Order: sequence, then structure tokens, then C-alpha cells
Amino acid sequence: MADSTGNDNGTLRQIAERAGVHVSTVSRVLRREEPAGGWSAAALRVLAVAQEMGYRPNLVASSLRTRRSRTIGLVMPRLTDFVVSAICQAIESAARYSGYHAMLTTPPDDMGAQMESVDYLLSRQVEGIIVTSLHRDDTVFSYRMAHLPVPVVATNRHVGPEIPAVVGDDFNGGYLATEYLLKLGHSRIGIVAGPRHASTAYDRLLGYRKALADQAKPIDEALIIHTDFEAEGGVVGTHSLLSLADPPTAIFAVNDTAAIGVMGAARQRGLSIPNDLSLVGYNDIPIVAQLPIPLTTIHSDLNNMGAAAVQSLLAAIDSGKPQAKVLPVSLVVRSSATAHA
Amino acid sequence: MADSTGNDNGTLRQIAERAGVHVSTVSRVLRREEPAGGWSAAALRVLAVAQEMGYRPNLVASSLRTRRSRTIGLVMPRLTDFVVSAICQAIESAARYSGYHAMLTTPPDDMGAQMESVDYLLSRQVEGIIVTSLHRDDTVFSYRMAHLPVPVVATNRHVGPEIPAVVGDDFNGGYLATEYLLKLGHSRIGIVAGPRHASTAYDRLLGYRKALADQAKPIDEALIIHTDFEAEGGVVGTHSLLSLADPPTAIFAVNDTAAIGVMGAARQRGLSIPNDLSLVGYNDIPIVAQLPIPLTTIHSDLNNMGAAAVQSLLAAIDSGKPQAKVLPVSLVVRSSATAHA
DNA sequence: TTGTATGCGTTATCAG
DNA sequence: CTGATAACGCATACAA
Repeated sequence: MADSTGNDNGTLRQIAERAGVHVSTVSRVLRREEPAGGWSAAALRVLAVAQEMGYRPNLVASSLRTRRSRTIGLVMPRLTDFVVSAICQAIESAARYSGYHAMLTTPPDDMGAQMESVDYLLSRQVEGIIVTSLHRDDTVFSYRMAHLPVPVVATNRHVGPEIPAVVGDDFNGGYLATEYLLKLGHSRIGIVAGPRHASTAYDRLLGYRKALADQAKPIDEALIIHTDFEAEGGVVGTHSLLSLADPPTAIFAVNDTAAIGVMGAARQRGLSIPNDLSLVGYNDIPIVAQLPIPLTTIHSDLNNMGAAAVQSLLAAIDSGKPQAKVLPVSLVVRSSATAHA
Repeated sequence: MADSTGNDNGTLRQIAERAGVHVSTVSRVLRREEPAGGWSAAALRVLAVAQEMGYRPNLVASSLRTRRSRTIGLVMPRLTDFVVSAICQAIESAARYSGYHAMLTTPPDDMGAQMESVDYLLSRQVEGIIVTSLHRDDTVFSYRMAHLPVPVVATNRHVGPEIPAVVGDDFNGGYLATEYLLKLGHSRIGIVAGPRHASTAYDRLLGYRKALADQAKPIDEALIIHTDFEAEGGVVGTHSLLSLADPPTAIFAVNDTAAIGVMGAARQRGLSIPNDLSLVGYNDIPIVAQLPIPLTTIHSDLNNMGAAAVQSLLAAIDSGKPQAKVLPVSLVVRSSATAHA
């Protein structure tokens, strides 16, 4: 092996030598479509030699020279969460469609680690960055993110207005879920509210509060349990809620995975869903439609979110300031929630 | 913005000018630990200027010069599958730990698209490649993959011996699952067998066959249904199985997501798990422990798999040929399978 | 320790 | 259309 970077399928120089032309000629020939008058004799030799050698352009060298990497950087902690990986895949696909490539990092979900990833991506000369896991409460990081030398788009979660965001309408989603449970006659509705630092969770909680307020229902802070986004968090949160003196008759879990945890906890307590406890989740990840008790949940279009984030970022790379966007969500009624007696 | 690649936090040259030294001095100072005798006056100026400018090294330029990218390429279709994203995250973390970075591509799960990703990664000068979605039946692609200019490690799925693989013991896993159902008294055991092209699915099926053969049970090919890995596949497969004249009393789904689909189909038919139908899954993804009916399944250590794949690849980058490895799996008994009357 | 010179592979500019 | 030349930012062998 010539070196560790595997560039032993030839260089422009080697092609030039074998084809008896100058390097610059090789470069031009390989980057052009066939001219109107057809390839010249020299060009044909170049093409043949390149083909025979299995030439692969060295994008590292080319980026250095052109000062364009055609690459966007992704900072996506919690990749094992379906929501995140679905957005990631959508971004990759949309970027590829536009002639870009995505460079992923999946650091731990704390801002220090995320900042390291950002620095790494910038060192790699990405032309823009998409972040999915901003923390609402970290103003220092937000400030730094808002003053990067390349455009930045937040997706999934957002922070302040300094960082343009492409997100789902979490407030409305939280409102819809809660309103639905209220309409079913529930008045004590617990919420497995996720972490405070995630705007997704936070905004859904705001929607919950608004829906209750709109119906002039009192808000019992004891019914609001902050957890993480994992199934285990749903389990723990549910046990807290159901241990209250006056437990809820319905639970809104701000994400589907936690909702599955709610199901687990209900089972452990011998409670049946939806008869003993109504449940609404959030995201409509594929499996929840197939659960033994199909989950009523809020649907968000993650593909669309990823694509819109890319579109906004690429536009900003060309022009300047990225466009923010809020995508609609909808309630999907299945069978995990039912009318309260 | 100076250019689209955001390198406007200075270059070695700019630092050199402001610090009144030569570029090479800057380069050396910034790459060295503080020497025994402490920094020289010039070095201190360099450090101060670099700090003040917020200098970020241009890794593209440095890779070109050193001919080392310290990057491994990942080809991982189906990133929204928990199994894949968990391996991805484990790889990223293990690579980082060893001073490497992972460059991810997540093309469609066909070999043409995967080959394009490989070419791209090679153009990006990766020092090695990890692939998670090889197809058993594509010998052309396997041949090309085995003759790349950089080391290749397969993980999750494997093909022939030409491509070293770090995989779970799928054969044994399939055997354990089937053996368990046999011990529970089931003799007609259906299998939602996944796609033929995936070695994971295929080997688990082989384990199933062996377990039946070891108990001198006949193998009814009608009980073997090939599907995809999605929940929906489990639904469809289960309906086929349960429509047989002599339907199975137990089902082994070769992955947990499909197993959830089995649950969905059972519900649609008014069948209760495990009373009317026993079920065993595969992978032990986190949510299945929290389902209303906790899933009995085969546990595989995905973190370990990713780490071992990286270890094998990095060793090969230094030495030559990657090491193959088969990781143990274990049966996790929960409540989705019970004794047959 | 520091400066000088050179080149990694590619592309852009300019002249012929 | 083609060739010569320089430069992208960085790292290293060598000389001082």
C-alpha cells in the first residue's frame, strides 16, 4: 500500500505521464462533459488511462484548492433515538440530492461535547452545520453557535431566535394531545414531560398547559414529571404519577419511547390501557402502530424536517441567513386512549 | 465570509506574520507539548496569537500533506434500525477514543448505492472502511470490497471469508431461540425469517433448522416466511403463518421490530400472547423490555460489536489483515413465550 | 530552537 | 485545445 489513505489508484500526474499530456490537461478533461465537437485524441487517451487505472479523484486535495468541501456537518447526539436517526437519514439523502455530503458526529448530549464536534467539523472545512440537540438553557453555547464562520441551522430542537430552526410545531402538538384527552373527559392528565433542556419537550409541555388553561382546568404541578426520553424514564415517571394520592386517569408522554415505558409501568401495576389509564404519545414512530395496544400519538414528518433543514442550510451557504420553519403536526387516533367514565 | 469553508479563523501563515516568526515554527509549536525547558519567547508569542485568533487547524490541508486522514468510512444503510444506529454510535465513540473520526454514509440498502458510498469515502481518503449491510448473494460486490486499497471490516452482517467480519453469533442465537420454544413443548414453530440476503437473518434461520433437526423434528418449509426487518413485515408474515391449515403455536421472529409486528397481527386476530401464541424475538432492543407483554428475545451486545469492529480495523490499518470475530449472544427470558399445552 | 525549501494532489490563470 | 506555472494550508528534511 502506497500510504494509509488508499490513494493508490493513481493521481492526475500519473495519468498525465502515461497519456503523454500535461497534468492540467488531465484535470480539465476529467471534469468536463464531452465537448460539442467530440473528444480530442489527447482527451481520449486520458480517459482511457484513467479508466484503466480506476482513478478516483482526491477530494481532499481538490477541497484544499477550490476552498469548497461540498460537505455539511451534522451534530446529532442520541442517534439511537428513532427521531434522530430518521432526521439524519433524511438529511443525508437530501444533501446527496443537492450534490453535497453530510459528515456526521454523534457526541454525548451535553454542550461541551457538542462544541468539540463543531470544532472538528469546522476543521474539516464543512460549509455549514446542522445541530439537532441544542439545549434551551445553555446561552453560552448558543451564542457561540450563532457566531460560527459558517451558517448554522438547528432542527428537531431549537433555542432562541439567533439560531434559525426547522422544527415541528411542538407547542401545537402538545396542545392537540392534551385537548384530545380533555375531550375524552379526562381532567387529571399526567404528563411525562421529558428533559427541561429540550425545546421539543418544553414546548409540548407549554401546549399542554395552554390546552388546560383554555378549558379553565387547574394545572396541578404534581402531574408534571420531568424525565429523559428513554423507555425507562417513562416507567419511572409513571410510577411517580400513579403513586399520587389523586392519580391521573390519563397520561401524555412527550415522546413515543417514553410512552412505551408508560405501558410497561401500567403492566407492572396490573393496570390496563386504555381501560384503567389512557395514553397519548408523540412522534408516531413506526412500531407504535403495531403494538398490542396501538398508540394514539402526534405525527411529525421527520423526512420533511430533514429535507427542509438541508434546503435552508444550502440556501444560506449561497446567500447568507438561513430561513426558519415550523412544520405542522397532527393527531393520530389509535386505541391507547378512551373516554373517562 | 472569506470563503465557503469557514476557515476565517486564521492560518499558520497569518499567525506567523503577526508573531514575527516563520510558518514552520508556528506549525511546530502548535503541534508540540510544552518542552522540558518551557516555551521559548517566540513560541509564547505564537501561542498567544493563535489563541487570540481562535485558530483552527485545517485538517484538509494537513491530511493532504501527511497522507493520513485519521478517518474511517462507514457504510450503514437502514440507520433508523436501532441495531444499526447503536452500532454506528459505538463505532463513532470507539474511533474517537483512538484518535480517529468516523465518516458516515447511509445509502439505500442495495449494493449499487453502497458501492457509490465506498467510492466516495475512498475519494475522501479514509484509511479503512466498515460496512454493516453486505448482501450474502452479491459476489461481484463482495469481490470488489475485498480488493479495496484500504482495509475493510464487515460488521452486523457478513459474507464470505474474503471480508473479515465482526458479527454476533447468529447461528447460535437462532438455535437458542428455537431450542427454548421446543423445550416449552412447541413443535410447530413458525419463523419470520427476514430477508434472504442478510446473513443475520440467514444464519438465525440456519440455527432454527439445526435446533429442530437436533430434536428430530420435521422441518415444514411452509412455516418459514421471508420478509423484511420492519414491523410491517412481521404483521404480514404472521398473517400468512396463522392462515395455514395447521398453524404454528409459536413464532420466532429474527428481529425485535418484526416481533412487534407479530404482536400487532396477533392482536388483529384476537389472539393473546403468550397464551394463544408464543413469541421470541432477536436483539433485545431497549423498548422490548417495557412492552405490555415483555418480549423474550436474544440479546446481542451492539456496543461491543461496534468497538470490536473499530479495533479490528485500526489494527489492520497499522498491520495488514483485519481480524474476524464472532461475539456471543444469550437468551433473555421474559413473558412472550409460555409452555404449550 | 529556528528558518529555508519543498511537496502533498488538485485547479485556476495565463500564454501559446 | 493544450502546456506551463502558481497556489491552496500544512508538515517535514535539512541546514543554520
